[in-house]
Parts: sequence; structure tokens; C-alpha cells
Amino acid sequence: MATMADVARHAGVSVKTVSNVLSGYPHVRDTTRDRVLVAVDELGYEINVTAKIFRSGRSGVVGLAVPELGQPYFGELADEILSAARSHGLQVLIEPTGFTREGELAALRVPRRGLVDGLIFSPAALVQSDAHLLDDLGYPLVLLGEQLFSPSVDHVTMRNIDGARAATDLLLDAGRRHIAVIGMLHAETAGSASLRYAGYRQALEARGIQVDTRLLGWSDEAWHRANGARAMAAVLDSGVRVDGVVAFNDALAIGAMYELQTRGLAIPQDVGVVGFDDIEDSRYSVPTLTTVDPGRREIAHVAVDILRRRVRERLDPSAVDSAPVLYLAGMRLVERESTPRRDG
Amino acid sequence: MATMADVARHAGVSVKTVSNVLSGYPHVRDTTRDRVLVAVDELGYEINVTAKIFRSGRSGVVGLAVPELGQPYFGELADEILSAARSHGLQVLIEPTGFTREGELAALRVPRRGLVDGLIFSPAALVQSDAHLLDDLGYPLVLLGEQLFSPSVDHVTMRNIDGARAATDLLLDAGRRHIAVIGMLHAETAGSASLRYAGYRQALEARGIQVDTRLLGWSDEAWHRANGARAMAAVLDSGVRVDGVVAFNDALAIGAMYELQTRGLAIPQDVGVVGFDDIEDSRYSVPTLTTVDPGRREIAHVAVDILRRRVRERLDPSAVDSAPVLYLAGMRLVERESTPRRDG
DNA sequence: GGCATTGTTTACACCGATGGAAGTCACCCA
DNA sequence: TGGGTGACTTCCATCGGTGTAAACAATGCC
Repeated sequence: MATMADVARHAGVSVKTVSNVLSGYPHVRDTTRDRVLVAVDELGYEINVTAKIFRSGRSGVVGLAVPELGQPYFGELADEILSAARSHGLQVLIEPTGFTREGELAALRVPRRGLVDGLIFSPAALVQSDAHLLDDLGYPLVLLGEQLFSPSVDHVTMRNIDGARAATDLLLDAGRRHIAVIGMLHAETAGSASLRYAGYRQALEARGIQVDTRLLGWSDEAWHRANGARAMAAVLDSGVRVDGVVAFNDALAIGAMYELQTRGLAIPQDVGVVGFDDIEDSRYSVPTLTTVDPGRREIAHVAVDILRRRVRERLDPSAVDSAPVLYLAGMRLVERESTPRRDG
Repeated sequence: MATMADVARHAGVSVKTVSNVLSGYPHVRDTTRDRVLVAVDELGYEINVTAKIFRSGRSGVVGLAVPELGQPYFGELADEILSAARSHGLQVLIEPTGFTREGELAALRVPRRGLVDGLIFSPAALVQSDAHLLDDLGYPLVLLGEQLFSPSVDHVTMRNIDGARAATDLLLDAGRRHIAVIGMLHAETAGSASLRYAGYRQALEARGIQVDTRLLGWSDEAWHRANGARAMAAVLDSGVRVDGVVAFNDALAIGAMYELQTRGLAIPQDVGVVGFDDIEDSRYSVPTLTTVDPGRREIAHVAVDILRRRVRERLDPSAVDSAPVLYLAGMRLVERESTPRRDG
């Protein structure tokens, strides 16, 4: 395969000039640039990225650590991050963590080996007491979600409390008073489940309604559809009356809808259902699902932007590192068929 | 950050000995190995992967070019490939092609730049007349699916004809005789749509049933749910009687079920529905979806294995390149609620 | 015309590991 | 004791680019 030296010889210039042309250095005479580009073309030359990375110390590859792409939320998030990265000429190395602690610890070690410039990490298994593991990693890290907070790291996440409160209010506005929650986690005290629960509770309290613990649907495994159906079944089996459901993600909501419909309950007439995430499924479920759009695209773009800035800061000694940011993307309630009209 | 030379100095050995220890070369005295490992530990040394890749010419990174991870089929496929790759210590660089020709051409150029050792490619936009683009790429390529065939390339795919025939037979066995097809493509003469259609037609012909063109639901865009609903609507609007549906993937099937249910048709009583792919959605749709499991995990593992073998062959001049293979993974019909019992 | 300035190109060291060959050493056998 | 053998270690070139500094050319200004 042709090297830059071959191109240089072919074009009758130095290797460095070829390098300059290819890396967009502005001070190259047009005729020279053309000669080089013709030579590149004639030889079918492609730059050797590994040499470039090795020498420049910058790979242009962003690591993305997520639990599992098969879960639509993460698949769609990955698509957004891939497209945000690509719009800046970056590539993405995906590191699936499988919801395991070891998987997440392994993902954190990857960038130290130099192949990726920085990491976008959506933790699911590490807990708050592991936050110190995120200090002094030696590379830029952007955290997604609320599973884990560290004052030394950049965060990009959504407005969980506002979202859950808006979802609950939507059902309350329609006169519903027996609103179940699907997706409660025992283990967690600060993650998105707690924040979403806090939003739910705030909405109820604002109207002077007590939380009925029989309405809390627990799901200590991943938020898959099957667990949504199970948690919904447990709530219904308790005998409590249910006329609304706030599920902590769309998969849980769709599982819950399945369980409700199996038991002959009509959505939204008998029970209104709201999910979280606005995954594509929610537009085609039966009925279509009202859901909280967490601003996934915004999250992806902001995360990539922050990472790029940090990478630049590390390379440029004159730059002053700015303080870690906490960015909350805008959320939006998307009303579909699974919730009653507000007056109903 | 520490380099191998630092470790060597610290341990009082040569750089190459450190390299030998770290890459598992067997002829190293235990005491030497220990000294080296202690030095590695004390310095917190991590090998610089970019230098290693650069020098060795092998990155241990596999490229995966798929249209879009947000589509559950590809998200789940990517998970399987990531896990197959990881089980061999390989990493995966995902190159989303967005169902576009340019995206796919760009993906084909990526490995020439040296960052990935080979490519697993699931084409969706390139057509058979582009097959020559796959010759002499200069790196190992494994193709998934039937969009594109080339005698010079390894293929791993599923038993499309058998799958469609089994799906159709399931409905025929239940006495259905007006079976719609969802997902027909005008543009294509040899891709999976045509193969699946061929299986459908074979099943009908084996029972002496004529294909009724009004039952063919066309979908010239991606096989998303929305298009399934649209195609189903078009078939129903033609006024033809429908008592069964074979959809060319699960997303189309779920979209079709949505349209059927919206029009008051009961599944499976009035219409039996079968999909393709066995994505997770199909286990939680209402009703749950009978579908053809294409053997995704097997496809992923075989594809990674073939790629590894090809990479090894390229590096070892004594190895003789074996002929390109065409591997068909086993398919399996997964019966769920959307189809009637065979006697019904 | 001389000199400073800006623009364009080049020479060369260097990034950090690995491959291959060569060197050293201990040990065994005749 | 000399030579051979295998185990272990080192030396040195090398992968293919990029950064730095310096050479060289063109332009502008007084």
C-alpha cells in the first residue's frame, strides 16, 4: 500500500508538503496542492491513521461506554452520538458494559491505552461510592445520566424531576388520582429512578395527595419490557385501584401496557400511561405511548462538544481548563394516545 | 505517562525484555518477569496501544458497518458482534451508513486507513452492480445479508427462503389462504426481500395457490414500523380479503399489526401475523409476535471468526488463503400469539 | 536597492513500541 | 576442556507520519 513518501516522490515534493496538503495547512501554493492531490488520486493513497495517531497523540476516536445497544434507548443514543461525532470528523469505539461492574471498570481503562481520546460514559452498575474512581483518570470523561456524580467530571443529563412531574401532572390534570409508578429501584438513592420518583411525589404533594406505596412497582433488574409487565402485575395483584401509570422508561411502559391490556383494562379510558425516553417504539405501540422526550439529540451533541473541548484543552498547554459543567438538556412531554385528554 | 523505556530502566532490563514480558513471550526467566511486572506496577504503566498498533500493523479493532443502531435488528446484531469480538479480545469500531450509498462507500474506505483490521459489512444501499467495488480492497471483508454478493468475499447470512417458506406454511397449515406480504421492494432483484418473497411463493405454489398481487405490500423505504403500517393499509384499502400476513421484518409486522388492530381486525383470530428477525420487541408486542429467528448470534460469531482467520492469514505469509465461504446460519420459527394454532 | 515581512517548502528528529539477529550465559556431553 | 545447545537478553533498525526550525522565495515598504 502506498505511503506518503510514495506520493511525495510521485508529485515531486517533500513528504512534509504532502502532509501539509492533507492536513489542511493553508500556506501551500495551489499548483503544489493540485500536484499532490493528483498523485494521491493516481496512487489510490489513503493516509495511515495509525501512524498519524501515534505521532500526533490524538486519535480522533471517542469511546462510548453504554450497557447494551439492543436496548432501543441506548441504540438510539449511540446513533445520535455517532452522528454528532461524525459531524466533527470523529469516530466512535463502542464499549458495551452489559450492566456489569466489571464491564464498566474495564471501559474506564480503555482510554488509558491511548486508542481513544476520551470517553462518554453512561454508567449503570457503578454506584456513588465509586465516584472516586473517576478522579485523575488521565483523559477527558463525560458522564451521562444520574447514576453517578463527581465534582471533577463533566455531566450531561436530562431534567428527570421536571419530566416525571410533567408526566404525573398530565395524568392528574385528567382527573386521575391512583397513579402507579413502574421502575422503582431498591438499591438506588440518587439515580434517575429516585429523581423520577421525586418528580412524581412532588406532583402528588402539590395537590395534597399521599403516596400510596401499593402503587409503587419495583423492578430491580434492567428496565426491560418484561420487568414492566411484571411490576405492573405486582401492583395490580395488590388489589389497589389504578387509573394511571408513570413508567420510568418506554420499555417498562410498553410492558405495563401489555399487562394492563391482557387483564382487559382499556388504555387510556381505564388507565392512562406515560413513559420516558421517546424511543421509536413509543410511536408505534398500540396504543401509541405518551412519553417524556429527554432531549437525546441535544445530550449527544453537547456531550461530544464538551469532550472535544477537553481534548483540545489537554493538547494545548496554554489553555486553562474550565470548571466541570453540569448540563441539563431540555425535556418535552410528547402526548400520544395512551393518555386521556387533560379535561377527561 | 510512563513508557516502556521507563519501565525497562526501573527494572534494570532492556526495553525488549519488557515488551517480551508484556506480550507473553515464554522464554523469560521468572525472576526477570517479576522484576518487570513490579516495575510496571510501581510506575502505573499502561502500554501505548497506538504505538503497538502502528508498529505491529494489527489493531485488534474490527469495523462494523451497519445502517443504524436505533433499528433494533441492527442494535441487537451489533451487541452480538461486540460480544463475539470481545470474547477474542477484539474491539469494534462502528461505522453507521445511514442506508445511504455514500455512507457505505465511506465505510469501505475506513479499513484502508489502518485503524481496523477488517470489516463486517451489512450493506443496504449498494446494489449488485457495485459488487466489483468489493474486489481487491486490501483488507478482509465479511458481508452480512443478501443485498450484495461477490465471489471474492466471505458471506454470512440466514436461510431466507426457508424462513419465509416456514412462516407462510405456518399460516397455510392453519387454513389461511389470503396471506399478505409486507415489505416488497421494487428496486431489488436479489436481496433478502426477493428471497423472502421467493419462499412465500414457493409455499403457495406447493399447495397450488396463485399469488394475488393485491396482497403484496410495498415498502420502498427502510423497513421501519411506519412503513409496515402504511403497506398494510394499502393492501387493506385495495379491498382484498386478508387472513394472514408475512412481514419481512418484525418492525414491519408490528406496524402492520397496529394498522390491523386500528381497523378492528383481531390477531390472530381474523388475521395471523408472522415477522422476521426475532427482535426483543416481538416478545412484548400485543399480541406477542410469531417470527423467524435468523440465528443472529450464530451469524455474529461466525462473521467474527472468519474475519479473525483472514486477518491471521494476511499476517502469516506461510498461510494459504482458503477460498471464500458462504455460511448460512440456522433459522428457527418462534411461535407466539400472533399466529393461530396450526389446526385452527 | 536593501531590508523586513509574509508565504512556501524542506530537512530531520522523533513518537513508542516490535521483529529479527546477534550476543551472553549456563549447562551438558564427548 | 572444547564445542554444542538452548534459554534468556540485548541491540538496532523500523513502522509512517508530524512538529520544529530553518531555508528559500516572493512581496511590500522606505
